[in-house]
Amino acid sequence: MSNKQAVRVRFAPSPTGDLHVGNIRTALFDWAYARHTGGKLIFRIEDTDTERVTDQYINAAIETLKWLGLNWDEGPEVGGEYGPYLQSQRLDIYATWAQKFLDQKDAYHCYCSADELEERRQVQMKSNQAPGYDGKCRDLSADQIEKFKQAGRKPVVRMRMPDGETVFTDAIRGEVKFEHKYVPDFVLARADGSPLYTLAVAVDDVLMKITHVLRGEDLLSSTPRQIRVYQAMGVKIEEYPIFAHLPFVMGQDNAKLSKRNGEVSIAWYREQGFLPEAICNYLALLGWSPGDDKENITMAELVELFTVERVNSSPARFDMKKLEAINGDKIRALTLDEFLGWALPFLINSKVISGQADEIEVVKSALPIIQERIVKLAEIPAMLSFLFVKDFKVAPEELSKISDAASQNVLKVALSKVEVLSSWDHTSIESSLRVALIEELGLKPRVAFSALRIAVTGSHISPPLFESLQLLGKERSIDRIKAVISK
RNA sequence: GUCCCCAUCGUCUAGUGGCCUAGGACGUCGCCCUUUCACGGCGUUAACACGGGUUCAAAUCCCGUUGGGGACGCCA
Repeated sequence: MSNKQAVRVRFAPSPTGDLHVGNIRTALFDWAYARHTGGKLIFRIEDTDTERVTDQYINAAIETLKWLGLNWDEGPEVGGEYGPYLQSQRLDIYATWAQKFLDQKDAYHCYCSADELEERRQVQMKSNQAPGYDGKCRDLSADQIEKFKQAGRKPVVRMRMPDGETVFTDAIRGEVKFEHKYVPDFVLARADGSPLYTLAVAVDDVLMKITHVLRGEDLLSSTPRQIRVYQAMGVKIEEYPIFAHLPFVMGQDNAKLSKRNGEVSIAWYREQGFLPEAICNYLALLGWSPGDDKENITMAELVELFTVERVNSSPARFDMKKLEAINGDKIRALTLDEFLGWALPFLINSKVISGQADEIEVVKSALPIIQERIVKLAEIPAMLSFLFVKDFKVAPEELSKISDAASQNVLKVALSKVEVLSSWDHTSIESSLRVALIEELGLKPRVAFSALRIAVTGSHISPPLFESLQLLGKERSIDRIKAVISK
């Protein structure tokens, strides 16, 4: 890209809800581009819609970004020389510019009421015209203005779109052209003086010296309006930021990603036990690719490889299965201590353990045998609970699988062998049991060990049997086997 | 409706005119490993939306069609 000055990219969400997958993909690309170029990431909160934005959502957004490891150089919590970074704290700035635009006649007061506008839109739609402001208040006479004022009307500030067209080069899509007859005059500020996105976004991008605007493609058609504000501000064309409109992330059925066709809230992914690096890795692959066949990449590799040139222009479908596959890979790559750190909160929150030191030791020794068996951290509690439950009981449907004579016999033989074992480690247990059940009784391993598995873990699906027995300890293992042997 | 954007296996993608009888990954299916479940290994499956050009040569460039998406707010 052409700017010689230091790159300044911004991520500017409007926190009207929890950050969703699409927001995060944008944030990730913003971050990766800033880091790749050695530039700055500016995090700005677009909270001009006071009806919908809440502090709770703002805090959640900050927290989510931090959790994902997408750090910013300027913005909430870290400050910066172009702040404040909450638009709600910059109201006077927008008011000043709105007034300037009015003075320059780039903008004008519009006295149309919301109801009137809606009515006219309906008429336009019915006659197959594009709905949009018709320019009624563009050139009001002093008399007309006076009448509106006397009627008690409060005007909004509306930007005048001159005749002509806006052409700009999108870094992902190439040259894009909008004829102004399709871009109606738009509102900059409400009657109470509060700014709208159209004003605030452009003013802030200029004032914060943003060089690159990477955002969702839904904002593509609002770009001419943004450029119109730059012009009114007197910004030179070579100083406009470079726009790059990222393709959508869609749900399974080709509709926008929503709760129905794949989860959207990042909070949900966190609760399920997706690792931040897995989420980022997967999201990076939606609309971008490293270029070679390597897909499992670290954040450092992403930073090294990410360029806007490699971003796709076509939308991507979100695929939970692939995210899970990547998450599984990332989990398997964790060191034991890292894995322990991620696993503990899940175990504690699900009340499998309370967090005592002795429990943690058991967890630590058990984690290696489940590490390659899970895809999400939330699966851990169910897999390890058999090591901690106080009143262990085999569920009836599993119990029924080992009530037959053959299973009972296996359990009795196994019990007798295991009771006399002097050393309780998984290799000793295994060799003793193999001799007794496989060699002497001639059973298939699958059959022989299945009954034991159910007896001691409560399920026919479990971590490896002999390691599980070792972790359980001799006493509890024997108790559990005894408990399922019918009298 | 109007404007804008988009179009390679089921999905994410590689591909920037010859290296493409289109490569990888996830998924699917099969086999191997195996005490269950996994992991791992091997193999399988399946795509350039359609029609015209341009060119010696097109998945790649151009035009059109079709299909999908977005925008058209005192939301962002």
